[in-house]
Amino acid sequence: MKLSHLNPPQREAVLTTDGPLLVLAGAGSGKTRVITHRIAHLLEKKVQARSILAVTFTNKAASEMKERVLQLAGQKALGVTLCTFHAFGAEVLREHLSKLGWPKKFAIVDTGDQLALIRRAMKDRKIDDRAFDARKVLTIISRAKNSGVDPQPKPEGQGDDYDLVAHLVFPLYQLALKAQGAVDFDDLLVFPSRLFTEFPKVKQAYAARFRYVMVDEYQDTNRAQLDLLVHLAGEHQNVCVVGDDDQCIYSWRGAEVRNILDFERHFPGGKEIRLEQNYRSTPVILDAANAVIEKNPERRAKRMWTDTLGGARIRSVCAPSEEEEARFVAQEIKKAIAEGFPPDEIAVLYRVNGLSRAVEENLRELGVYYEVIGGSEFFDRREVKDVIAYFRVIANPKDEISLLRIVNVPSRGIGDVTMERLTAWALKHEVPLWEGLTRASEIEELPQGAAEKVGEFVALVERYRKRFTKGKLAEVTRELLAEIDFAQVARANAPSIASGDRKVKAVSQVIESLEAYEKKEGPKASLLTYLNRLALDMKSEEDEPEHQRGRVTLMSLHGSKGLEWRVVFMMGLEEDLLPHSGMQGEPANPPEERRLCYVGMTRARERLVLTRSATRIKRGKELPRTPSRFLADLPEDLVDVLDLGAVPVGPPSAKELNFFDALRAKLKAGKDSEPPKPT
DNA sequence: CCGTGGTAATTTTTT
DNA sequence: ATTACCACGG
Repeated sequence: MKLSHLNPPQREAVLTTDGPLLVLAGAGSGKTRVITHRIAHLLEKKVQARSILAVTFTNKAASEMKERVLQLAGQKALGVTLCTFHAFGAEVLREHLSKLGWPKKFAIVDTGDQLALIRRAMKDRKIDDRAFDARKVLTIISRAKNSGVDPQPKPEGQGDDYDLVAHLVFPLYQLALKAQGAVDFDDLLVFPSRLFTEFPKVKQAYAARFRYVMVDEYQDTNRAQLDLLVHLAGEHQNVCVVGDDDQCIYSWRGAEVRNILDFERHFPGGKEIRLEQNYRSTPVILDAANAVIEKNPERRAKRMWTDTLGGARIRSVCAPSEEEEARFVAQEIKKAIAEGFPPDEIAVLYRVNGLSRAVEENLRELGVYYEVIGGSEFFDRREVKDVIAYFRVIANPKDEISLLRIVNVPSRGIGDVTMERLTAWALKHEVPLWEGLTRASEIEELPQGAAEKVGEFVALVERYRKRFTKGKLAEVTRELLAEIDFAQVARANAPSIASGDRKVKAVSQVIESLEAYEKKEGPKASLLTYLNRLALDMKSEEDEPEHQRGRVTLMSLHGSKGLEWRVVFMMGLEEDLLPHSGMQGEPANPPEERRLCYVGMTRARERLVLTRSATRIKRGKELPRTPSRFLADLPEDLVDVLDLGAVPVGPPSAKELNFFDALRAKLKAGKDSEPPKPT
């Protein structure tokens, strides 16, 4: 590895291997490069690969970094542990969770399960689940867990009662998780810390193994992550964190910029290195991004600079409709590829994952290969969830949420009444619900017919549980689905042929993903590890397609942090979208939205295109949109503005007028007249 | 206990 | 616009 293509501060960061090190690195200053070179340098110094730990925030960033380290240091880099905080936590728990009273094999619940557990706990506490949004309750619980305290009610009738609800629900929620041998995402961070506190020997083993610890995107760590880091690096203090307070975009998840500002307090006697020279973007892009971020009140004074010159002007494009915005982006991508930009050097970024859809359609039409990162609409499909729930029940009978989900899917005559009775019985005897099912015939409250049907279901699950232990996961799944007639039932329930086809296809994609996992994992493949992996990285495993390289990337602004492309499109630069208006109740966070915009802009090396639409369809209604305030902050001389054509916004159309007239007439005439049919 | 038809609610970002 | 959930009849 050569150090010559690093600038002096970068080199210093790479060579400072021992003791605490804080690298304050602005966008494009070679942050990732410092980490990757540092790893390579350590390996060259004959540090064992297995002693090195590097953590990132997203799976995408982790895999990107893995690739770069591999290029730099070769095969021996394979031994380096390079993963997300959560994946690291899961690894620790896989070894030691039983010490905290959990079963050895545990499941990781997803957000849907979390909400189901919250709702059930609310019911147990006699809290109306319509008066309180389970999502909000979960947010409060999650925030509390991540900051290391139990949810507490507000002192004196301050604010709403959500804190009280969370306080009441939390113990039940945590108990329910334990009862089904599961942990949630937050536990993946919190439990290792607790483990390290309660079992110093375990901690020492990890601290001794991981002599060199590196953290990327340190500005986005929350309390739980900081605790974990302090535990890991407390002994040897060889901890290197890299971050930029201007790129803190996860405060909704409890990220504390303070962590980066207080680094010296947590790891005394360390060194601080600042990287302010930007090597990534043209001065045009950099100046524009700086103009946006400078409007933020609370930030450490810092200005990224570059010694390169020129660069194409930024384009700010307004389309009349979201459809045309997407078409424009797709066409421009095609043009850029024709100009010679490789597809994998082009990205489309947006604030909400929903914006990818229209672009996807247009790219497909134009025959451009693309890859959508994040936004797991696929796993939200009902059929997919059902199949996964089958896996969960088979892998872990104590998973009651999944059990309740599939016990009657497809309909097999086990209805709510039966399940109510079984649940009551299990509760009375203090056994898991599954045990109630296995002993259905002994339960007097259950009619014989119901007990028989339950017995058949139990037999089905147990038969397949045995079969799934013998490998051939995908094959056994196919047989299971055939046995329960999954495809046929899905088709029968579908409103149209096409929709039925989609359902069946989605299910076969699950099997393909399982098959790919099996192939990759070899003989140690198991349903539970497949499920836990799925939970940590909600993208389906794919067989690497031939054109794996050379695909345009579509992802959210959050996902793009730490990555870069020669050409970047940012979509939806509109008020309420970027900056996003917070969910009702939760206030929006304008400074963070601004940072998000800054992060997106600074992903671009050569070309940046900002698009918006004058209208957008929301809840079936077309609404006019106002341009994002961030567009107004761009220096005029750096931007070319393009309007793709105004849309007539004005008085309602004749058609609409007719409709309302008819409606009025109808109301006057009474109920007997025909309702008008607008088209 | 199952299917149907009507009504209500739906929209952040990641692990 | 689409989907989830409820009340009701078979």
